[in-house]
Amino acid sequence: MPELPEVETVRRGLVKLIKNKTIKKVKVIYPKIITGDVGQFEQQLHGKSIQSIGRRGKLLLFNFDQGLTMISHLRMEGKYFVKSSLEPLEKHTHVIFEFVDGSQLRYNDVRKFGRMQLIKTQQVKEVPNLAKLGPEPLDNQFLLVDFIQKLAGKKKAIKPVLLDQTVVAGLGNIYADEVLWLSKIHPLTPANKLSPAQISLLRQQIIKELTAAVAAGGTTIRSYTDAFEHSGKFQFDLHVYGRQGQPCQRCGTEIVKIRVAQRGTHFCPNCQRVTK
DNA sequence: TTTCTTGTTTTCAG
DNA sequence: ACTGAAAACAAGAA
Repeated sequence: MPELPEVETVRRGLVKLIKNKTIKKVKVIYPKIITGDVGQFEQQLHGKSIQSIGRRGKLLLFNFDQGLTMISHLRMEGKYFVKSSLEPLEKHTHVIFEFVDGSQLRYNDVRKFGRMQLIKTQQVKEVPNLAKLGPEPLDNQFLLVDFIQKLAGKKKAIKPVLLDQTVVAGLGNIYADEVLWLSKIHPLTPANKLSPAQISLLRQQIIKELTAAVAAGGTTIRSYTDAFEHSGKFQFDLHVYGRQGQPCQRCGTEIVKIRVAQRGTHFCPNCQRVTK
C-alpha cells in the first residue's frame, strides 16, 4: 500500500525511466481511473514531454511541457511499469502512455482505486485535495510548533489523526502504527492529551522512520513494487504492523491487533500506554 | 456468500 | 462553523 516512502520510490524510478520522453499516444482502457473528461485527457497529452516528476504527500505530479500537470494517486494497489510496446499487456493495465521511442508507461491497478487528473500546472495548488494537504514531513516544513498546535485542537485518538493528511502528509496505516510503537504512544490516546515531549518524539520518529523507509525502497506487504518491479525492503524493519500474536521486540509482550476508527491497528499493550 | 483490505470523500449528528 | 464518528465507495481475493 503506497504511503509516502513507496510513492517516493516510484517517483525516483520513473525519473530514471521516463523523464524527457515524449508521448505519442495515450489510451485509457478503464475510464473511471480518470477524473474529468477522458477524451480530453488522451488528446491533451498527445505530443507532450515529461519535464519532471514531483511528489506531494502520496500524490505523484507529472509535469509536462506547455504548463500541463498530471496528478496521480495510487491509492491501494496502483503501479507504474515501463515496457516495450511489443510486450504483451499485463492483467489489470488500465491506462497506457505510449512514447515516440516505442516504450510505454503502463498504469496497473488490481483494485482500480487509483485516480489520475490532468490540470494546468499553475492550478495544481488549487486542487482541493492538494491545497488542504499538511506539511511535507521530509522537507523541513514539518515544524514542531505547528504539530503541537494541530494536535492541541484534536480530541480524537492519535491514530486517525496521523492518518489525516491535513495534519501531516504521507502517513498511511503501516507507518502510523510503526511511529506510535517507536514513540511508545497508545493509538487510542486522545491527541490533545499528548505532552509536548511526546509530540516532539513522535515528530522525530515520523521523520526518521519515513527517511529510513525511503532509503529501503519502501515496504512491500501484499503487492507493492516500484517502477522497476522491485519489492521494497522495509517490511523487514516493521515492529508492529502485521505482527499480532508475535512478541514485542522491546519487551516481549504479545503484539495486539484492534480496530481504531475502522482501521486495523497494531500495538504493544505493555510499551504503549494511554496518557490520561 | 461473507469478510477483509485502505485512502479518501461524503454524510450526518451534535 | 466546526468536530468527529460512521458510512460509502472503489474491486478483488480468499
